[in-house]
Amino acid sequence: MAPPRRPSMGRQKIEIRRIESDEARQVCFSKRRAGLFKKASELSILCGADVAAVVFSPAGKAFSFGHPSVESILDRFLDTSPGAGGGLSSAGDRAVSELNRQYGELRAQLDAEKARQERADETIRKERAARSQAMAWIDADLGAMGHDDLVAFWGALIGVQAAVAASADQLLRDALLVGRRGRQPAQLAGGAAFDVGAFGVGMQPPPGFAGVDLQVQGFGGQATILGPSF
Amino acid sequence: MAPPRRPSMGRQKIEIRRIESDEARQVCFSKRRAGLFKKASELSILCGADVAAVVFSPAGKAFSFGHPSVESILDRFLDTSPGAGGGLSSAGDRAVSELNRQYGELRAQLDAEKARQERADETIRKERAARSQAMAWIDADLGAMGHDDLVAFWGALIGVQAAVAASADQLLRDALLVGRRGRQPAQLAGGAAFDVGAFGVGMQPPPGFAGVDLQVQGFGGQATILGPSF
DNA sequence: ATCTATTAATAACT
DNA sequence: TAGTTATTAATAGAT
Repeated sequence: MAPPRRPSMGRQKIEIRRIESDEARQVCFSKRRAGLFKKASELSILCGADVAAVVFSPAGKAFSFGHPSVESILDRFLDTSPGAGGGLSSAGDRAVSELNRQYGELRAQLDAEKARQERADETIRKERAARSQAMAWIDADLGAMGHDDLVAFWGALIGVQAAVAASADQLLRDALLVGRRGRQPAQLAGGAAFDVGAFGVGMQPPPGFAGVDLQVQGFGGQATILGPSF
Repeated sequence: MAPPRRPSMGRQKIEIRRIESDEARQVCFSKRRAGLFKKASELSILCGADVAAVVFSPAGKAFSFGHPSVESILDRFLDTSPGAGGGLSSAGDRAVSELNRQYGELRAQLDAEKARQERADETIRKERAARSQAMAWIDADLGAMGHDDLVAFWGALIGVQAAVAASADQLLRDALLVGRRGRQPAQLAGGAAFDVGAFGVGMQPPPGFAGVDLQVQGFGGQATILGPSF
């Protein structure tokens, strides 16, 4: 067996020294600049601090972050009140400050959205995990199962199946094109939107059925029933 | 043996919002200020960028980092000589432009998040609806069903499961965005259409039928079985 | 301030 | 440029 190659080496440890490759340096600059601004933003929000960060790319392009505004922080730090340029500086401050405010607001929204998304994903993950567990039950020794057990098992499978019914919808559209000749194994609750008989029809060779068949010592006949009829 | 209590809960996830506790906020400020300056330093070294960061504690105390020096960066950014308007305006323009760019970027991210959220919600909604449907089926007269019918039906369900495995694969993609590592379910097209092993990874051992048996008596019990486990 | 379990950031690759 | 994954780095909570 060939060693299953990792899809990625993942992050590697790097020394903090100038990156020689122009391209790699540019990529790193973009990523870390964003990371720095994010950190600055978090610091200002978490701790109510006023923070400004100014970055010049090697090419000389300026980037900045500031809360409440870059200029206000810098002016405050430099403790410089330019007697001459007050008006202009003030106007720019207001504009930048407003932009920064909107920026912070948006970022907060995004964080909230991501949190919600994570909850939703978790819900889905749990439900799917449960489904997986139910699927694992298939490994149970069916041959040893009594009638009641089969009934119970069957009920569980219905639940499992139903849980994924939604996603099956699309696939089933295709499967159903094949037409129907399968038997109706049982009468379901009246007008069940989910006609198992229909599902069975046109299915490809019952997947995993061979294995199942082997397990069902006493039910070899089932293979015959299920195989050809599908 | 007493349960070996963890020496620490380790890092916990926190929301990015103002820390209420004065003490905790102060501690966080110190740690993150150091972290911010470290990041700024790394950025300047790795990428040869000129970086300055200025932070005012809530108490008004100033901290700063700069490479090659705070003042040089700030002066360059402000590019302001009291009295000359051109440079200032230009610097401000760049800053505003950059802010606008970041703002747009963030908004795009937010939109993407919302779209994904909607898909997730829809997925959950459908799966839950399907489960309700399953609950209804449980009312079917299973007890009256013959053994052969049960087995046949069961086989049909397995087939359905296999059929939806493929779509599960598709749907799992989203969920896996959050998931650390997980195998993807086998493709239906392949040989083993239904890789129970894959689905069952990490699952607990087959639940056995003890519990099921108890539940099956009236058969309304399926709800109990499926409900909590989901 | 120190110590870990965790989360967050990100280097390498696609 | 944008997305993925495997790791390293940062840090929340407890001492």
